[in-house]
Amino acid sequence: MTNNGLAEPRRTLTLRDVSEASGVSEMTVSRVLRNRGDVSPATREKVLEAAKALGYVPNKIAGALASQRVNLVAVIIPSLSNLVFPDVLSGISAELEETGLQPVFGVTNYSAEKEEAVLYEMLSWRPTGVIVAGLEHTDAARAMLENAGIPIVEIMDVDGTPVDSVVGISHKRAGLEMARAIVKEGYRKIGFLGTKMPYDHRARKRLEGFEAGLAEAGIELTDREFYSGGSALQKGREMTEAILARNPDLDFIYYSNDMIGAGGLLYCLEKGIDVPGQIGLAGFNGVDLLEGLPRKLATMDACRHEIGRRAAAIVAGRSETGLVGGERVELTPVLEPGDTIHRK
Amino acid sequence: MTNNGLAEPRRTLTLRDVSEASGVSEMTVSRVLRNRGDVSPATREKVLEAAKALGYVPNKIAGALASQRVNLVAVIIPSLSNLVFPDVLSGISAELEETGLQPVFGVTNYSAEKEEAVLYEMLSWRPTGVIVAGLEHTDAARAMLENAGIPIVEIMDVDGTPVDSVVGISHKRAGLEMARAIVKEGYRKIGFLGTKMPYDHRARKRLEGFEAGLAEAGIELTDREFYSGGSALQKGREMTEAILARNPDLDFIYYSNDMIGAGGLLYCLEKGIDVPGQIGLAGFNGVDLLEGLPRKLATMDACRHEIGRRAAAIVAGRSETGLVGGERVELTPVLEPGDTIHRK
DNA sequence: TTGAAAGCGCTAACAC
DNA sequence: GTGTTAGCGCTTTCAA
Repeated sequence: MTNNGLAEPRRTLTLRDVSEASGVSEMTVSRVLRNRGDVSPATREKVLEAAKALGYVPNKIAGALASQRVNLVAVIIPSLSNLVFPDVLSGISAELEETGLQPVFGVTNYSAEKEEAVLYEMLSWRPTGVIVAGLEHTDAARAMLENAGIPIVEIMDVDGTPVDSVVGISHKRAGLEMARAIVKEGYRKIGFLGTKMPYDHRARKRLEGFEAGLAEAGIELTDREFYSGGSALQKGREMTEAILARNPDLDFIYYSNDMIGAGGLLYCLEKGIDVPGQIGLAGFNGVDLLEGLPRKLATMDACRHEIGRRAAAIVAGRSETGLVGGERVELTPVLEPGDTIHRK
Repeated sequence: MTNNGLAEPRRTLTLRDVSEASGVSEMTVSRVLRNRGDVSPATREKVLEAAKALGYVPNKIAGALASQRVNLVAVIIPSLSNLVFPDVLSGISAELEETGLQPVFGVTNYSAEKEEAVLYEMLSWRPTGVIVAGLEHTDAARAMLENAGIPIVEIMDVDGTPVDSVVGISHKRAGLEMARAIVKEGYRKIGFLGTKMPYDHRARKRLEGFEAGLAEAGIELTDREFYSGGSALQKGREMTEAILARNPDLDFIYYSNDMIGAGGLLYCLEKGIDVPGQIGLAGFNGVDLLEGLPRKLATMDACRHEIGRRAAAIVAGRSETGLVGGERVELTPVLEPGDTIHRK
């Protein structure tokens, strides 16, 4: 840290310093710095000059306490390494861009207890609103959300009972429709490879919907396997090898995300397995990171950016619906069949 | 938002409410809630019970103003979609876990102006410290950092003059060593494919170091191309095809990141090009997301998690070096040759 | 258009 | 071990 060459001990500047430097009252300085109320151009000029010369940075802590307004939106997500969330966050940032609101991110690592702790921490900063992934919370977390007195938007998932507003897709339905599409193509011996369940409610719901969809055609899932940790691409490879070893006659694998699906696809291509003739494959998310694979994996877009955008709009009070609270926005993911699902 | 079935207008609770509910002074309530000072177990119990029953959430804004202490660490990075940064953030989170400090993230989209704005916004919350990616800032941003009076840690890169502390690797050296390794393997007609430069200083520095390394052996870069936007895997494919079309005798391609490198690798394998016999490939970052490719791409680990961890340690005052400020931590990335660089 | 007074909800410092 | 007092640096409100 440099000390600017000065010997005086450093103190952070206050409005008072700007006031003294410019010969204008603190109140007027405050008005200028916030663009509030009428201030004569001359005064305005003087103040801005002084503030800039001093390098004054306002203290939002004091400002927030006095005004009872905080321009922060708490955003709580399970993970950053899951490719899904950066997209959601970018949707949120984009929508908030011009509103003066600022997103603040917290990560729970898929733990309900951690979520509760993060939520408590964030609420103690009295944000303008909360955007939180998922509908499953501890009782205490739910109570905090209900009592916060600010807009709460639960995102990603609509299968459940929201605290206030909700923006997402039905993962049950996503699984269901994938099952129907697969059955229609004639696949019958079907396996599922996914993430370890208890922590990933949305993947669980997709699987439930998927099994329900198969059941409609009188089909039962032939085999399934779950993983946690490790490189997703690698896991996709390994699990695909394992499930095919156990079930040589499998004709379809549904993956709980695109990354493990991509691993499976690469494995099959290497082994010379005919995709989608001998075996069909599908993932979930519509991760565009994966465009550029030798073959395009069938998937279903999770509407990540749009979910973030709509959720932020609700918090910002710019929601398209015009409702005040308790909104329900269900987006519809579309099947992207790619090259791994249609039999010729 | 539910209203709990009560008709009274909702007001957020204060210490005073807990004080009245428990029959204990505000000050003692405050002590209990912060685990500060001696409080008798009986009083303690009463207070915690009342706080819990009411659903009291402390107001950190008021607390921070009164105590002049804020448990926030500002973390400023260029992007979330670049796979590099989630790893850095997880290193920061991990190190901060037990310190009571909380990271708050801001994103600049590789724009120096946006960085300046984000920095101003964050400094106005008077964080305990700042961790910011890169050494290149606007003059105003640099001035703010110098005058903030808190620990500043610039990360990722050590090639330049830091404001205060710095934790990173030398991208110049990374490029240089990659060049030496390649030359040693006998490659001579070498191309570079990378991100559009002006926004990505670290990629630029790697290229500079790389060219310097080639120059040591009297070699000049045969061709180069830059991209921006789009799916990295796809871009890697397309650019590889293009550069090989222009230079059929190219025997090595150095990519500015692993994702486009992976795209190039997939392209070459599909075309039946002998890698690394006919052509060698290398990327940068050591992204473990890519483990599971048909062949392991040569790369150099960017020490992302460790950079985050060390930077956070400095802000938290737990740095291993014991210095107070102005630390310089240069980590050494190691070449991971993988399968795409050694000629038999 | 500008200024003065009061207070946001909490904690430091000191008294008891 | 517990309470009292005086602010933290701003903005609200109201007066000039």
